[in-house]
Amino acid sequence: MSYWLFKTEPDAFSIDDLKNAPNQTTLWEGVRNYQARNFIRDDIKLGDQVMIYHSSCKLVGVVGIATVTCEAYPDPTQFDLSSDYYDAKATNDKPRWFVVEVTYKNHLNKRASLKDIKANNAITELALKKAGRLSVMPVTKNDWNEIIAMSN
DNA sequence: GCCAACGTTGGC
DNA sequence: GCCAACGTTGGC
Repeated sequence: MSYWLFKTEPDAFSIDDLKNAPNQTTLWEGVRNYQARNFIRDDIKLGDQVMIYHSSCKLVGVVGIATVTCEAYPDPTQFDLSSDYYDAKATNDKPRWFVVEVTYKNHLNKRASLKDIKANNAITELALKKAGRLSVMPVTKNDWNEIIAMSN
């Protein structure tokens, strides 16, 4: 089992939106970065654990946990003319973008803020700590455990 | 709202 | 295939 971190802007889709979604499940749509796409398409497996991170908001940080409940399939929004995520270069035969489905598991007792994550020297690998705009990133078991420990 | 970082595009 | 220009992300 692998660990991941997904960023989301809570104004658009928050951990609470996930909790309140039908079956507490959503397609993680709209990822339009190739590195993130490759993780989604190739590496994220059923049962993997996902930290939900709120970005571009007052309280940035990891707020909860979700579980991968469906592996990659083409992101339907790339074919949807009315979607912000529409991509004219994507075809059914050659989709460019993929989604996985995640299901709500729990909120963290205490949000693990970006500030605290950056200040925690035991968190060594997490891409969040470096500059980067990656919206889907792997998390090592060590870093995962550190963040969980911070949130209790 | 600012701006640094960085990914993407397109001319050559 | 280089690289400048441009657009977007995302913290503050």
